[in-house]
Amino acid sequence: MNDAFYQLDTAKQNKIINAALKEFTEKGFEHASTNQIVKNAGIAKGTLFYYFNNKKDLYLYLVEYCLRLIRENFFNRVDMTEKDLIERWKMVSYIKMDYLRRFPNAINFITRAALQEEEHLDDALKEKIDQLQAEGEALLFQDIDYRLFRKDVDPERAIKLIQWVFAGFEQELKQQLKQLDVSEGIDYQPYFDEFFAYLEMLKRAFYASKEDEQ
Amino acid sequence: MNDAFYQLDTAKQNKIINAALKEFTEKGFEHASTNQIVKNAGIAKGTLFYYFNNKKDLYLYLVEYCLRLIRENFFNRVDMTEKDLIERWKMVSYIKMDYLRRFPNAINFITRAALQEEEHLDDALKEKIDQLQAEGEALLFQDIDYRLFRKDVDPERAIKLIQWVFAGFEQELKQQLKQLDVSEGIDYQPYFDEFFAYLEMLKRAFYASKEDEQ
DNA sequence: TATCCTCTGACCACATTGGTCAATATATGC
DNA sequence: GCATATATTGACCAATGTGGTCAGAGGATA
Repeated sequence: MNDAFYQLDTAKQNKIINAALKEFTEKGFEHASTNQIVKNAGIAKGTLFYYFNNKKDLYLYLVEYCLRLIRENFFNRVDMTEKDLIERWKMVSYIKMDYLRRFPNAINFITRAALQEEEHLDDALKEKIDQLQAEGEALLFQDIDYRLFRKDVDPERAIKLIQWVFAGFEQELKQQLKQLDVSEGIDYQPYFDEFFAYLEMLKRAFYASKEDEQ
Repeated sequence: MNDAFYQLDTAKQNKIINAALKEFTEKGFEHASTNQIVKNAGIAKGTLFYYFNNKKDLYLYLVEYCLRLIRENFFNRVDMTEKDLIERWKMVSYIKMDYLRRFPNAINFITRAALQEEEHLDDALKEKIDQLQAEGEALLFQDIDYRLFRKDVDPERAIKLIQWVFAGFEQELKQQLKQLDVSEGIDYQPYFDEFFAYLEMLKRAFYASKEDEQ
């Protein structure tokens, strides 16, 4: 893209980026409309093509942008010294929800770009997305202490089950937050506190109790 | 729609219906293309508008069609005498997956029609969709014997957690089946057998054991 | 005043839209 | 076999939308 885009104040940059992310996420590359994007961004048609040479360049820029954003504001915040799987995932969930509130479009955009193999992506970019996905896996599973699980439960199954519970909670939280007006200060804490009760149930079911330790 | 459409052999009817469902589900009413539909259905443009007067009539017919289909091939098959929540849900899951294999488009179509409030639906139809949703809820919760739960677990939380596990399993199953080629005879049983192991874990965690009964 | 960079929106050729309709192909009745 | 009725076609329509261009306006700096 043009250098001029970098010179813009961040607010205007973000307005354009978000308008484009939204349009591409909803309609996909092919059916996304540059007319719609400029309308939502509040700029003239020519301006968009002044910043970005064409539709494809804009799309590719957005991919790179989202990759950076997800790393900086999500992945890099996770503390990998936490060895307890449920505690680690609790933290990841927390950070992820905060990230989703601040940048609601980026993850959905990358997800769509990743799964429906858009031919618009050259292989290099595809590989970068795969790389990101691998990093995400690592956040969840690296340096986990599996000895916390009771000896009589299959940890693989337990983990999968726990994963489904987290996914269910996150989806429900997203749903509920969408209903509220986005008027600034939403406090997740009550939702998470409620969720922690579920996690305690899971710990009781799958973790070795203190008395069992030797 | 025209009487002529009813006179068609079922195969041709289905080809048209499925082409239309797919297009509307992917693009929404506004951006769905009748050109695309007739191409996928293998009929001429004029034929579609001979059967259905216009795009909107086609859409409304599809809504009614799906409502009937879901009732007849999904809801009506559930045996409501099963009082054990997990067993009931196991059965619903089973029927649902079979339904999804046979009619992959109908549920997605109705879901999209229901949530993104399409103004193309008159209020009467919207109400019918809500009605269906309520019937779906009843399948899950009516006549359940909550005494099966352990006295020291909050059944409301346990149910929500179980719901998340079912949702996770169903999504994962759908994902895996999409990968396989659709060459006829897919056997769910192994997947479900694996899943039943998870459900046994849940029963052990949340249901009162036989010894506890009085 | 002249030279830059930023930004605009009317404009372009082209594709696609939902929908029509005269012409044809097919089925039915006699 | 002929006539009537029904089913199906696809070229065609005006209208709208597409990605992209470009002459020029606006504002800042020199």
